Amino acid sequence: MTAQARGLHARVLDSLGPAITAGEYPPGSVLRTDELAQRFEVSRSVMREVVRVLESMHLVASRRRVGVTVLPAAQWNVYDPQVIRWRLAGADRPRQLRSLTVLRSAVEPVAAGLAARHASAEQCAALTECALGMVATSRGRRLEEYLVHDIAFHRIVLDASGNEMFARLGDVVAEVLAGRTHHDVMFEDPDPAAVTLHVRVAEAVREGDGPRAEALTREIAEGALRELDILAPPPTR
Amino acid sequence: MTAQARGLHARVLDSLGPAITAGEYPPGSVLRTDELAQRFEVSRSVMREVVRVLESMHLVASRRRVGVTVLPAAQWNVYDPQVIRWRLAGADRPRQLRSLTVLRSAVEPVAAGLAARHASAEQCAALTECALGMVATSRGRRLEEYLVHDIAFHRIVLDASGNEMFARLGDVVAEVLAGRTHHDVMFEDPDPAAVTLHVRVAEAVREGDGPRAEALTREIAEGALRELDILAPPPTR
DNA sequence: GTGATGTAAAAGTCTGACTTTTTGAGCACA
DNA sequence: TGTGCTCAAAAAGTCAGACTTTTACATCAC
Repeated sequence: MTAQARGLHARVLDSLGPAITAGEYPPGSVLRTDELAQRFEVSRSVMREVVRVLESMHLVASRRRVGVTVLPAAQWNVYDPQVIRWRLAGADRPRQLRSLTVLRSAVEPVAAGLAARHASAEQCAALTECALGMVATSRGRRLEEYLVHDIAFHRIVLDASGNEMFARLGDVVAEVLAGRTHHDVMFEDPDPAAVTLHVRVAEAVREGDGPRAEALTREIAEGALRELDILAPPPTR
Repeated sequence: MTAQARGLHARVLDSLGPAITAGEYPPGSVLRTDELAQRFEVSRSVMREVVRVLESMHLVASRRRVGVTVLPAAQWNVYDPQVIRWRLAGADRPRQLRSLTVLRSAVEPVAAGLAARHASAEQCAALTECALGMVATSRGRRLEEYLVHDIAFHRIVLDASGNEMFARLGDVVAEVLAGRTHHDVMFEDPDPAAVTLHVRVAEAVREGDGPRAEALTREIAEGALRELDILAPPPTR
């Protein structure tokens, strides 16, 4: 799935980045560019470019005479898709998945409400098609096919909201949904109630009923949160 | 406000980045690293690092034998604080401000609801203090002082939500609020209704009443959106 | 103890040579 | 005419080494 030969830069980045987000280098750790270059067997130029990118993600800070300091997680650009991917691949995947699901629960209802007002005819049609696709694949262990429709559905809603900040969360939602299907226990067919809700959201959007689309999407989100509470430890407190 | 002597890399980045987000190089434009290096009078190494960072923001894509291609805005990492700053400083500031305000209207109510459940005693106290500070400075053209309290208030709510994705939006909210006070017409004292709502949100959080905190924050957000509708052209359609 | 001074460590910058990938032109062949 | 192959050039990618600049820290004088 993930390409292998995208150049040295990308390979080193994909090795060092996850190591940092996984906490292998605790905040405050100091690295040296030269040492890293040796460790990864690349030239200083390549390593400098990698450090610059990590710096732009606020994963590290580079200071003269000190070195490259790992920053505390509170400063990381947690909205950077690459950072999200690295963290989802790492150990605190469950916590990450929960954070993102909570974010979804805030954003998607509002996005659906806006979509009801802004969606084009094509988008409405596509949405309905996705919902029907979900219904069709919701039984009989066709999880992969269901997932495709589910992702497409939520992407369309976010796009149709007309808000670019919402639209850009499409990838995040895709990651969360895929994560749920692939990694977490998902032996059962999808919850029939959720499927129905998706159909009704598509309806509401088609009819331009913003408040209803919003309320229904809120129900979907709450369902996802409940599901997460069952599978993963809630806030662990 | 903005530092000047942070090294060549940062200076070139702060010159090229805004130029791209401002649309000076339309999507599909092809730049060459060497040419850019000449134009900005820096070495290729520096320019390469700049390009790598722009690439990590998905503002450009670099391909062999082709050059550095400017990507369409739909692919930009619009959650990157630096990109947000560049865009807010540019021409489509109004649109940007609207997108971010809509995002706030989705996120902050949910964050407030969570804060009511998770806020520590210290956070509750700080929140109340901010609200009182807002009351105290809400009359008599003390906009700057008011702004400080307003920003602190929203930051605390987002932090207290216990969700890192929400917490990281503190800077965005600060930018939006500051933008409203500084750039947009804001001759009047703050809306008294908004001030009262902040006080009541602080109360609700202190009392652990999530639903009320959420509802009240939703009112604040709706007020902000209304205000924006008056000052700036709505969705221009 | 306080403050000036010097030193060395690390990032920052520049240069030039070389490698690798990729595009598109030119050409052969059907 | 069109299809596919070869090849050369263009641009990014990589490397190595020298030099500059900043700055933390130790040392020394007072």
